[in-house]
Amino acid sequence: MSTPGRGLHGQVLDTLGPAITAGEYPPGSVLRTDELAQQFEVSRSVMREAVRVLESMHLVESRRRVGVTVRPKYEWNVYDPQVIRWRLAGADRPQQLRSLTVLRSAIEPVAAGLAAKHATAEQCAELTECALGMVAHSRGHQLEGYLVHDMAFHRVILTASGNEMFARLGDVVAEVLAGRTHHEVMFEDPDPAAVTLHVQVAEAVREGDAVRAEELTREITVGALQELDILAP
Amino acid sequence: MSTPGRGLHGQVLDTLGPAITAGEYPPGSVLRTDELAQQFEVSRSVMREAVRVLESMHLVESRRRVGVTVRPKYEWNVYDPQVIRWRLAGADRPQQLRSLTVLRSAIEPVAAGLAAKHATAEQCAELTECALGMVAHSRGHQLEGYLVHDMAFHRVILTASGNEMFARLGDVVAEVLAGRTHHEVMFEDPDPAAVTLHVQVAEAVREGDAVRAEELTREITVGALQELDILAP
DNA sequence: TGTGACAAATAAGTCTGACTTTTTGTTCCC
DNA sequence: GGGAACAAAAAGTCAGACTTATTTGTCACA
Repeated sequence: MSTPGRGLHGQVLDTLGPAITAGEYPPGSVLRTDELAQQFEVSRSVMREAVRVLESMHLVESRRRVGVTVRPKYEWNVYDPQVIRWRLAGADRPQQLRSLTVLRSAIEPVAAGLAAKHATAEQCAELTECALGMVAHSRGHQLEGYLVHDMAFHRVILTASGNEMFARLGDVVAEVLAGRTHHEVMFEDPDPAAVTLHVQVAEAVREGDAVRAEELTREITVGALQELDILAP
Repeated sequence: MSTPGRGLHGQVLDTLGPAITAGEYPPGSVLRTDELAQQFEVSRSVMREAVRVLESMHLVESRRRVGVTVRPKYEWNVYDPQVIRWRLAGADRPQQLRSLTVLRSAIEPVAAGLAAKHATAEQCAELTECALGMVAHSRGHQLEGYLVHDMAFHRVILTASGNEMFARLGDVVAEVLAGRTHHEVMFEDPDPAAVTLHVQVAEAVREGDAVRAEELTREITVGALQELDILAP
């Protein structure tokens, strides 16, 4: 997905971005544009463009007479989808997956409540279709098919909420769901209770029952938290 | 705040960014790098760097033989602090303020609950100090002083949650609070009930009462929603 | 000895011009 | 009418020279 190698500067970023987000250059490290250009065997103009992009993500700061210094993690634009992808691909993956799951647990129930009020007839139909697809692929190790419908389901919820900020988290949630299926090796079929909950959420949204949609979605996200052992006893 | 005019390309962005996010160039519009460079009276290299930044925000897409085309709003990186600032400064301000307030209402209660579990003694002290500052400035038209402590309060909550994604919303929430005080002309002193709620949240966090902290914060955010008439009867 | 001004070094920033590459649209021929 | 060759357009790349801000170090003076 996304856009692989859109120009030389993009190829540089594909290497430099993951390296920085993985912590290979500790905060405060100083890079020189000229040296980087030599290392990557590109012209300075290309390297400058790459640095500009990293700068706009608040991964680095460029100052005259000093160089390009790496910023501490807490200043990064951690909502940038590109940064999220880089971190999910590197050593940060577990922590990233946990913080994103917590984020999900805060957002999705509210989004579902709003979706119950604002979803169009078409969106309701889509939702039902996704839920049925999940049911159909819930047994017999059809994990990939299940995942596709699961991602689509949550994307529709977020979009149907009518809130642009929620809607833009669709990719992030999809990434988290995919990560769970692919990385946390899943041999078993999905939890039947979770499948049922999705069907019920679709129902609640269709009926415009915001409170129930929110509550049911909260149960789904609590399940996601439990899977990662994020929970206070 | 932020970094005003960090180089020529930054000055270009200060004009071009707001123009695009304000919708002055409708989605699908095609810009030519050379023309832009002439308009802004900068070299092509500088304009190219500016375009790269806009591209990394998914505001535009650059393609050979075509030019730089403006993307539809739903593809923008709306969590980029820079994009948020641009939109808050333009015609989009009301809608942006509304969607951000809804986002707040989803995030902050959960963050407060986590803060009750994870806040350090120092953070608890900061929180109490902020709450007391709010009380002290709650009467007699000391709106600026009140705002400072209000912003600090919510920033501490988000940071103390221990979740990096929540923490990074501190700037956004501060922006929303400032927007409410400055733009939605406030002549009156803040609602005493809201002030009390902040004090109680500080208490709950100090006592480690996650459920109460979450519930009280929810009341605060519901109040924020009501102010903007975001509510279903 | 400390301090302030001045000078040198350094790395980013800027500009220009030439060249390459990709994509698109047109035209011409079968 | 369809497909292949061709031409044009705009971004992409590179190299080199020059500018400017910032830091650091030095030296003289109080």
